[in-house]
Amino acid sequence: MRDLLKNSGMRWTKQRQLIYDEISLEKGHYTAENIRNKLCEKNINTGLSTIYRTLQLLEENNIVKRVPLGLDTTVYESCDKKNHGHHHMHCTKCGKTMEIHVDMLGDLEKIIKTKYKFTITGHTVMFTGLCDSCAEKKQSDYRE
Amino acid sequence: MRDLLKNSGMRWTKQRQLIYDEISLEKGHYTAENIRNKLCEKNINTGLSTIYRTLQLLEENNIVKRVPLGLDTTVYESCDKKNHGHHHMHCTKCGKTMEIHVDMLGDLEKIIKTKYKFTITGHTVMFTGLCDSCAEKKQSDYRE
DNA sequence: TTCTTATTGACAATCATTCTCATTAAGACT
DNA sequence: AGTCTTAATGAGAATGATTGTCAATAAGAA
Repeated sequence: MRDLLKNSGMRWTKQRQLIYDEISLEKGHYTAENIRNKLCEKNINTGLSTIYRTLQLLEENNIVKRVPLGLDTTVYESCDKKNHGHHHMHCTKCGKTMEIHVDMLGDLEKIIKTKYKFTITGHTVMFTGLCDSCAEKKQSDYRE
Repeated sequence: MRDLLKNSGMRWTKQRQLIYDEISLEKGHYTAENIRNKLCEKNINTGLSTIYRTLQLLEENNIVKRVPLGLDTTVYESCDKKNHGHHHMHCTKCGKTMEIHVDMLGDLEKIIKTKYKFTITGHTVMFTGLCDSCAEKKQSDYRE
């Protein structure tokens, strides 16, 4: 990555390193704000613009993936090799985002290509609903 | 619908009728702006707030479905009976949205329920890329 | 160390959507 | 049809996520 930037006349800065670390070291789904806060906790004040710009840069280089969670949230996750071809569940109560490690889109993609002649460059598969623990809570909250 | 509203002390207004018509009569994918413009062409000035409010109302009553198209667009489509369980392709060049009438999510949903104990209330399946004609154009534009 | 210029960060700008609130008009009752 | 209550409307302000601007900063080549 560092070299890739250099070759395009770009610079590998402290901020880029930090944002990269934040996403890669501990895997998860982060919003731009999330990352800002995590850096803030380490007493590193970083402008939101920088975070968005860096995330864009990392996305263009397939280091991170932007994941729009349906209606209003957008998170970013690292493009780990082992982390490939999964989908997402988003709990509308606690806001947690979980991964579905079952890939059943191969066949669907083939159909899209042949039947509709559509050139796929990206996809979003997202289930909204209630996670295990929220579903339980909801049950007991029922008549409150 | 009209009766449903009445029973909850709500009113079936000219605007609600018009917006409902706009979405139901000619099936397609409309943004809030789209609908406003269509009404404007018919010399009916309608506030955007009203459109958003009405779309929300219609969504709550399963008359229309809100479809977030990944990164930045949101469209609405009618919940026709025959129009059930399809997914979307969104061309990033011309902005057209098309439907995929192949449902292969049944199995995936079963797995989600049993393996992850997640209660599904909604889903978004969306492919971005290039539609047939844009892919052709792109080819010829290649060295311009 | 110096120097060029890519990058940063504070803040303004944008854009879709939601909120506010004075005005309008459903529709129930006469 | 006319009155009356109050839900709904529309203009414009407010919000919140993201992007743009630009003077100040700091990579990294020489």
